[in-house]
Amino acid sequence: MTFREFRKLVELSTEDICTDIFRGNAASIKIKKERVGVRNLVNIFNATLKLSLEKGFQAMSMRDLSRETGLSMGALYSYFSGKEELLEIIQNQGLLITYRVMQSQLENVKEPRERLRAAVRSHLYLSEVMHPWFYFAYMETRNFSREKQKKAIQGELHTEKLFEDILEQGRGEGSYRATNSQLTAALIKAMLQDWYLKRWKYSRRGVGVEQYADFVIEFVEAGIKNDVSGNMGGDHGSN
Amino acid sequence: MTFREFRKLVELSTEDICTDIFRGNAASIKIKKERVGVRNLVNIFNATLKLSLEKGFQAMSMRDLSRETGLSMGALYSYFSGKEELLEIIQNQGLLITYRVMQSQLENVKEPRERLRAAVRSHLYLSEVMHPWFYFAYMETRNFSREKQKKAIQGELHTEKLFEDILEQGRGEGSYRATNSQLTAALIKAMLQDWYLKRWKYSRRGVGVEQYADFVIEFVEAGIKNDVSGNMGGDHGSN
DNA sequence: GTCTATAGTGCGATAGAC
DNA sequence: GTCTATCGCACTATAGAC
Repeated sequence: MTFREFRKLVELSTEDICTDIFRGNAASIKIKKERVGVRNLVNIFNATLKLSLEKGFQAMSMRDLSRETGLSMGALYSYFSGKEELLEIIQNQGLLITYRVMQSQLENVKEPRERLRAAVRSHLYLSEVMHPWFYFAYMETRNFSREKQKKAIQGELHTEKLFEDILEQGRGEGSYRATNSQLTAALIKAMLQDWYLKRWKYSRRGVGVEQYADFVIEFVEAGIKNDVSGNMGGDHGSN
Repeated sequence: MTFREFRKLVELSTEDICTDIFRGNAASIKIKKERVGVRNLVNIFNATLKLSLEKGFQAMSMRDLSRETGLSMGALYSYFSGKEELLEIIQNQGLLITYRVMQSQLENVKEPRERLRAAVRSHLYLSEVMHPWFYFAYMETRNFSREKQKKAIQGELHTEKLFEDILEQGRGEGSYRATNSQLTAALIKAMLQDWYLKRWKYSRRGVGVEQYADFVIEFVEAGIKNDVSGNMGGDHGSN
């Protein structure tokens, strides 16, 4: 799948996401009209992610946010009860979308090697579409409360387990050689994370997300493929 | 080389580091007696790194630091001119030590495959010995001033270039297959960074730094080794 | 629904006593 | 060399006008 196809398929504009958030948090949001509410939420989240990307969520003051959105302090406080809640909404939404997208992208891909490729590609594409959310989730976790940290860690381990299971399955079928699947999954995850943590580097070098995905897949497969036992009729290494 | 040997060889106790810092910053430090100065610097840097690890440098207040060190606000300000300078000292010392150690560990290892193994191992061991410094440098870069960010980026690219050169050399000698060395170097760096960014994960799983190093080396070598052209008498894959 | 004004808190930094 | 006391500022959050 190309990045363009993915982008079109998942439909994750900030507006879509904020409509979700508006409906999901109707209890705590004081504004009732969806039109107005969603418009301002888009504004607020864009500004929050932009400022957090630049200087960190901690360092971003409500005054900064007020200036960036064009909304007054008072107006902001009618959309969330304080910085803490704003943080929570962003984390929850990011985790939710990641679960949803990864599951929908993988539910019809069972063959281990294809599944590994699809998982790598989907995760990279998703982190590209939602770059600010992913970067935010990674860099701000340390500032979360104990319980929110736990949630973030569970999210991380969930994704890692997904890769570990694929590797185990592939080993069972003889596609991959015997190795430590958990450690391999951790290394794969590190490579996926590097894409959204160091985007400045890849951007500067003119490396796009598809090229990066192709390269990671090739590198990982070369590292774990089983070239001792025979490969019965497989189109090894093609894509 | 084992981690124990490395640790003994490099001699990087906080006291050694702080003696370096005390002498290097004699101009701005108001305290003149080395005994007192170094003792308090050890205290200050341990506390700063501890608090930064827990909640981030930004979020750490001078009052937190005063409480943790047992020194008064006034006393702290006679060791550095403000938070900004404290930040700068930590960054500079980290970069300096990394350059020194990597160079001394690699200067006598010329054969590409051995050199790659030594580079991976040294970097992981160093990040283990100086974990708080590495974690700090990574997580706080975004809060640096423009010029300090530039310095941090140069440090990152310098290390990456070191790996890229080894890979190119190994390819020239026919040990490694033709591939994109710059991208491969970036992936290796991502794996090295994961060790100090996610230590909680590896620690929880009982994975030590030597095991991680062995695994990364094995994984990388499997991913790039040349198994098409012949390997003239090499003891391929041994260590 | 959005604004302005302000209360109350905690910050970085310094002056001057000891 | 270290302490206590304090200044001026920026912050989060809220109250009440429009």
